[in-house]
Amino acid sequence: MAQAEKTWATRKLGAETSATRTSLVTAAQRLLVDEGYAAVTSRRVASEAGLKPQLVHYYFRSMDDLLLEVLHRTCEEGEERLAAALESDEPLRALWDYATDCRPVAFTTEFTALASRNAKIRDELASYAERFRAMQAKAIERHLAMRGIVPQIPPVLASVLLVSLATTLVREQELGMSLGHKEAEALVEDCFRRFENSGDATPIFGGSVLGET
Amino acid sequence: MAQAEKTWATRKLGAETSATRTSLVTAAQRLLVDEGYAAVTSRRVASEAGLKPQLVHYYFRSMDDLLLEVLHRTCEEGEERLAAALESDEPLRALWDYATDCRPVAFTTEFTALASRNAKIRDELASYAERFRAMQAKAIERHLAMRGIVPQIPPVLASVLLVSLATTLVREQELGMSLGHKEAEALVEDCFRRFENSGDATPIFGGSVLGET
DNA sequence: GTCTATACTTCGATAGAC
DNA sequence: GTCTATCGAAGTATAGAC
Repeated sequence: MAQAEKTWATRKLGAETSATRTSLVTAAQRLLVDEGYAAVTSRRVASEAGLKPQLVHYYFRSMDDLLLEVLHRTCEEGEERLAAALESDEPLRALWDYATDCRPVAFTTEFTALASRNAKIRDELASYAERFRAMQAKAIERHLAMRGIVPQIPPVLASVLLVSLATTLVREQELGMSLGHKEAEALVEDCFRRFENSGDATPIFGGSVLGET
Repeated sequence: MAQAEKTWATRKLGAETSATRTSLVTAAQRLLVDEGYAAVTSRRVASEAGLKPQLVHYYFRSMDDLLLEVLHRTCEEGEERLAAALESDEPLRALWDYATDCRPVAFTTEFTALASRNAKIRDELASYAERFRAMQAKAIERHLAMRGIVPQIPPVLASVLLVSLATTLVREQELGMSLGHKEAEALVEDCFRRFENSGDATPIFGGSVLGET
């Protein structure tokens, strides 16, 4: 058993720079988002990449390690896209477009489910998510400061509200739901217009959507 | 093959009223929420219930059918709880308490992931979710009408916003995240106070949290 | 450094005994 | 109506050939 543990710890793996390794991560990434984490098995990943199943274990110590690599790569890619979006002249609108992209939402859904039974994935996912939120809050804050506008709500709160609503709407759309969606979209649009004018993100839950009292 | 299909269609199953069957559903329900859908295998479910694995297939044509039964039972239980909550004198607050219960959120996470690869689960989940939303909207509307208050936003929108925020906060807490949470909770609390007084759910995204301009 | 042959575990599902 | 014996497929992972 001590022997087995040593084997596990020291077992040699393929080079991280290998093109084969990269193609395995790509295959796993595609399977995860299109068919869910249960589809990410060594056989299916290899088949997807046109390789033998055993190669997965040559490049990754376990399937969890492969999943962790998929998470890492996907988040790095996402961070670049987010940073670019946040440089927009309309950061709230850009953030909304970013957050309503359905593929990243599918990733988050799968990894959230995985996180409940895997501490490493949970910590990595939480770490990236908090970094993303901080980036978003900072961008909103800077946008307002540059225009001399006093925020009506804390920028970090605008980030929470916008992203939670965007994510929910995307997930529900994928399920085929629609109740309340057009009202939500009208609210968001109204919010964006006000925000661009005055930095007031209020109307996301605001009173002006339905009509007056 | 036609033979196999006939076998599939006509194969006899255990009685729906069987106590054994019920205990299998209970075991699957527990495994799903505590360990994720990948843990819901015939062997593990049976082991959890103290039964033989083959019994799962005697009572359910497939594992998907078992999952569908878990979904159905869980939603029926949830509907009762929701209906009770919505009879509260403070329906928004009661809805928040209902929606921040972490076990149902874990269920939804698992079933949302499952839904992307199983049409029956997707349709059943969407159907229940839309019914729940309609119930919520109706309760809010009725609450306001009885007090002669004109809603500031469509009741269905209040339901969307509240539940999406609640669900997001619970999921993030499970991950160990906290950025922006206390701001969100303060906002919600502020919203509840206003709503009880005037039916104005505005401040969920409102301007009064951080301070004035 | 790269890949294959192979071990052994667990899965879903059915056929048939009681 | 209830449960068991059993099968073939698919899963992870390692040891060793090139």
